[in-house]
Amino acid sequence: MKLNPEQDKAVKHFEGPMLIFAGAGSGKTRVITNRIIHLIKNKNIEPSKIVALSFTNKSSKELRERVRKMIPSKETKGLILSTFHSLGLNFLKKHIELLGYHLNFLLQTPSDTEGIILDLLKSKKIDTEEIQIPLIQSNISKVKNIGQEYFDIMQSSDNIHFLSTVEIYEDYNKVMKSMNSIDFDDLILLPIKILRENEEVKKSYHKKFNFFMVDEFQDTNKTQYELIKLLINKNNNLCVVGDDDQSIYGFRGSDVSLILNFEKDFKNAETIRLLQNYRSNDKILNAANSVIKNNSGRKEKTLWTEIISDELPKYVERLDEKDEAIFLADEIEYEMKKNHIEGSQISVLFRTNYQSRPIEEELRIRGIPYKLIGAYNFFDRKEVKDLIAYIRVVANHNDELALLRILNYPKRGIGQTSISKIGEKSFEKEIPVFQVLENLCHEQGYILDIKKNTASKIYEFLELIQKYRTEFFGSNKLTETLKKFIKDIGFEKEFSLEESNEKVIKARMLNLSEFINMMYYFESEWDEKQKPTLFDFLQRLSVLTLDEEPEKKERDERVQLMTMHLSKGLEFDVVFLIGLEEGIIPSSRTIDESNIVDEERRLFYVGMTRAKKRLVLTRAKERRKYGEMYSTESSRFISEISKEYLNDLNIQSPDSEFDFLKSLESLK
DNA sequence: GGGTCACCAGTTTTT
DNA sequence: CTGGTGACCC
Repeated sequence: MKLNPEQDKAVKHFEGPMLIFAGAGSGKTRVITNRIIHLIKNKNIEPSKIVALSFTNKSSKELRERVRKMIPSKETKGLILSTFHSLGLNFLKKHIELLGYHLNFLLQTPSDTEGIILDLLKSKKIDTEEIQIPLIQSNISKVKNIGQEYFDIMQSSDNIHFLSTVEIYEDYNKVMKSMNSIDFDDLILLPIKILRENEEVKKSYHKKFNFFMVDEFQDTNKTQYELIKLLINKNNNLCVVGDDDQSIYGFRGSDVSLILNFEKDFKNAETIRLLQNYRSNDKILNAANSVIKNNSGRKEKTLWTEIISDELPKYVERLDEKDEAIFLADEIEYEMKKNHIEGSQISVLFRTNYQSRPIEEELRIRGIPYKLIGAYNFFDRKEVKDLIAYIRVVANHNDELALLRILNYPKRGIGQTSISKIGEKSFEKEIPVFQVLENLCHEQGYILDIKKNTASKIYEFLELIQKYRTEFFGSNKLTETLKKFIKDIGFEKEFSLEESNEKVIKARMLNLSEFINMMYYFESEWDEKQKPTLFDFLQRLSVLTLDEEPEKKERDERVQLMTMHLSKGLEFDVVFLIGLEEGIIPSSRTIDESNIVDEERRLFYVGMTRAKKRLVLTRAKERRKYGEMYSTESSRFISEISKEYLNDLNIQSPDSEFDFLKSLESLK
């Protein structure tokens, strides 16, 4: 397909700043990929001088695939296509020592840092009863992403979460550093610090990179923007692409004003607007337009399309979430069998992750293959967390969170009393816990009145860790070592002690072997001569999700299940938006603040505009919550869709009945 | 030291 | 309905 004049202009734009306002489905990704290829092929720019950034793993992967399809990979060697966070990670792998961290730093996920925060709160004598750790974490994250400004707001508030955050903020960073650990926000923040403080490093990057592109710019936050501004050289070759109507990460500090003010920041910026939609048919697009126009403070624009259809998006209400799932599965089967739509071209989008469960169940019953795209569910499995904790301790004796997690798992007779004694000793003498354990075993006169039996168990534990430390770092085969490690730890034995159901034991073991596969894939990506270490693996683990599967199937029969957030940037022939109820979308937490409801509306808009040919909206009239049934109300966004663009199958009118009969006819 | 059981609080969205 | 926590007993 040929580029339209505006797209062409964007692709050919060479040097200097550029802002591309790109509506949903306006060929944004095409422009970016074409521009990259144009730079390489026509302008003879070294691929390694080009950096294209996006916000989620999902969209950067998408970009990578699109580029791969258009140009042989040897011609893009060195091209950087990544998320902000993995760019930060790679940067820190080279320079973090400048800040006094060791090069083998560890990246801690929020669930890892919970324990640290809890300890700090306790040590400050803060009553942890009414404190929600995730709120503290999100406050810390906001300080890191927004800066002093936010710190001041918290300081002058009487909100208990704010005050506690202020109280522990400094110590939190200290503790993290003493563990040689960083969190997600540090992936952006620390590189900024290094670039600001080290002119030499900054210069080297100005030489190294010359062209930057930022996809989904509306989701960028201040810190990320700051990082970009430090990285670009005086040529200001920065091209940003975004759409204010698709800004859906406000809760993470993303800042729409960045895109709205870009032209002020870069006075000579060229601005291009892409308003023709190439994805959806007119009915879907008009329905979406009629919703988004209810938002205040947006840049007025109306997308248009040349694709005409006579089929309206339809809206279906079902009894409960189970019934909704049944309807969905019926429709999906119909699409696949009768319309011959490939599974991967069908997607089910929901507001919150827990909504996927009934759908998964129903699809599994019918044997419809699906792929659940979501970040954490796999890593949240207890056995996977435990295994990772083992790996962490092997990699780093001083990862105390991990150490405490596994010290008595599988149960080896090191009980709470002993653990407390060890903890006290460590605190009192200011020696790491691991050291205390070692002393306990090797040195005489260092007995904390711990029973001989316990001490010998501790010794066995240390032996195990030591053995695998040698194995992992001594050999070149991470995966092989991991398999042995799992056996030696004795997971299977422990599982059968905990659980009599054979199937559950199998399932847990299967999760572990899934983890083994993951490590195998990871390992096989590396060159023969430069094998990855355990540290490389751990660092990657925290940034990546499980959907890194190297084998690319030619055809993917799996229906795609994901949150509306993750669907951004993607497109499907058929899209189902489910659970369209007040309290879900817009989420009950946001319902009274209009600016946040606007964000929910954008989210809904993003969901709608994923559809190419068919859009189906559903809702359950009753829904189970905490095990009890509640009746629901239809989402306000449904009623915002202008009537002429919605086939509401729940209104009993002669017309819709006729449609219904007609559709029965066509089935026969 | 470890197992059992009653009680309770919790589901936004991502790196 | 879940998963996590803490009291209580062997």
